Amino acid sequence: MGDILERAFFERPATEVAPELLGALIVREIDGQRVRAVVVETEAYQGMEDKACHASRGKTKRNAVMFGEAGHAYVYFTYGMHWMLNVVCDDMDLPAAVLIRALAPLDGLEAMRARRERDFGKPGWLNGPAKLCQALEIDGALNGADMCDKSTGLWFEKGFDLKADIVKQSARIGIGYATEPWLSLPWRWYVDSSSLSDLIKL
DNA sequence: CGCCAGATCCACT
DNA sequence: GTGGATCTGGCGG
Repeated sequence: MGDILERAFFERPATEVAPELLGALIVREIDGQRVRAVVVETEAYQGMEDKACHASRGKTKRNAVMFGEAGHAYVYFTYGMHWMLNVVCDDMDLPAAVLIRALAPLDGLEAMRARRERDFGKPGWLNGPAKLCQALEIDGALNGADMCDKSTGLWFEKGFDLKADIVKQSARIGIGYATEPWLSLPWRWYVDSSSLSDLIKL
């Protein structure tokens, strides 16, 4: 616990990184305050052949970061109002990323109150890729930021070792535009909500 | 509860 | 011009 996740951790396919990121900590510095939360839901987007992946139609201005070095943040804007946080995986020029879909609050939470006044501290207030970005003040300014460098104010640390039986899998959410088999691949990993209270006590 | 529409805008076609 | 790796509140059961 506490050691930063180094670049080598991310230099693998997103389908390997995504499940291992569960239980890790995401750390964010906002106004000199340090916020920590536990990653509890991820999705893998792997390669140009993955029809759900933004990179499937080639490199563009929007998805360019995914074609770069692993360990950097791919932050994109969607639905006219929401930011999403991914961490780039795999080799250079092989687009892959893990979408961070939900967190369990750990400490330093007050720094997030003003940004999520609507539901701060209520159950599930960090479950949702756009909600957690809002809470952690993550937006386009962080697109491309190196998450293996603490000076960016955003990185991952080793966290909890999860027992395999509390990790579940499903198809990815919100990718109705994709085609089979990508549409149904079980590339979403999450900690079952009924196991969350056990996790935080660890 | 579950279902659904509206919000809102940038990059891509 | 189109549509999204979403969230929210309103409405009906």
